Amino acid sequence: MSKFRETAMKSLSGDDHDHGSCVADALQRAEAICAARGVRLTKLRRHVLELVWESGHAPIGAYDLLRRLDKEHASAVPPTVYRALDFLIEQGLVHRIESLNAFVGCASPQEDHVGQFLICRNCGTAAEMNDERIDRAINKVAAELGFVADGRVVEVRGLCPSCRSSEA
Amino acid sequence: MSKFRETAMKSLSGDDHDHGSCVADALQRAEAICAARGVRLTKLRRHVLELVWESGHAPIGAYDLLRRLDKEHASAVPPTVYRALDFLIEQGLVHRIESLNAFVGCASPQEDHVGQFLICRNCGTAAEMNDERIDRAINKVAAELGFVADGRVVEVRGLCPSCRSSEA
DNA sequence: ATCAAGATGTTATACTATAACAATAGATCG
DNA sequence: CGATCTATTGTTATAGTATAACATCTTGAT
Repeated sequence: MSKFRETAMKSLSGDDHDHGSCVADALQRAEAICAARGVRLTKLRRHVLELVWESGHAPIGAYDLLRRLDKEHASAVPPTVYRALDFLIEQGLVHRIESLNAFVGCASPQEDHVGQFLICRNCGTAAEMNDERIDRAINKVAAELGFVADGRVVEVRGLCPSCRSSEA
Repeated sequence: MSKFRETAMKSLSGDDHDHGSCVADALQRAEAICAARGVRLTKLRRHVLELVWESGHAPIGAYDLLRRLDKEHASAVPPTVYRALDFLIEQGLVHRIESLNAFVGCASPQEDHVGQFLICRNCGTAAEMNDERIDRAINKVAAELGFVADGRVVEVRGLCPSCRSSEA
């Protein structure tokens, strides 16, 4: 099974993973990626990234981040968090969920991809699919219509496996 | 060729269609649909729908609608237009484009579907694809992950045929 | 005519995002 | 080292999007 799928399943499968190490891993990967690219993961940016991940796998809004941020960062205001998010998104470390106006840590920041998300309407978890079959289907239809696609937003709402079984 | 595809191509192909009759058709279909369902397409709702369609095939924001609305409707305020939009979306006459916070007339309100859009970043046109292949691909991947999908947001950004040729 | 439900009016406010300019910190080069 | 240039952060103000809550009016059913 691909790495994407593993991660997606992990984040969809409820609380059976060690989220602490999940956050730590994400931060460590981010450090490595930024170092390799020669861009600066400053304390502020790192902090915002950490808060995004600490939200679990549920997307979190900019103003929620702001409220959490200024516990340790008195001068934080909207531009503070939006600028950090802009950087993190540019570097592929965070995705924006358009249908929620919220942000979530990227499960596989090494790989160039657009996000495709399954979003549970019960627990709020957003899992990345990033499946090539979806991408191919979209590209094919777009091409048939003479459309040259660049960006894509794929956000599917529904019930994740664990919420489905606990509801049933 | 399917109706969806025809419409998508039409709206992607620039100004070579009679948009006046396009708007008139949409309003007439809306009247028929609402009558058949026993819901009320009031003057206000009809007016908002008309304004949505008059934007061409480019999504238009709620506050732009508001500005146009209150030329003939002095008491219009945000709830006025949002409530009309809520109704129109419920009836499948209008789609919301999540990545733009904007609204566009539905090309085929008879058929139950979720919107899949191609959005030109040059001319702003949003064309509905509503292709089953994309839907199937999404459902398949979701099902593999144990996810039960209901809502879907598929919004593809890029260059439409006419903008592509005029840029080239 | 009365009543209930739906639609609209009205006021206020919450939430999301960016513009514009000032100050500071880090890197680079002499 | 110190000057200088650029990236980052600070700061203030404001733009843009959306909804809550309650009042009033319209419509259709009985």
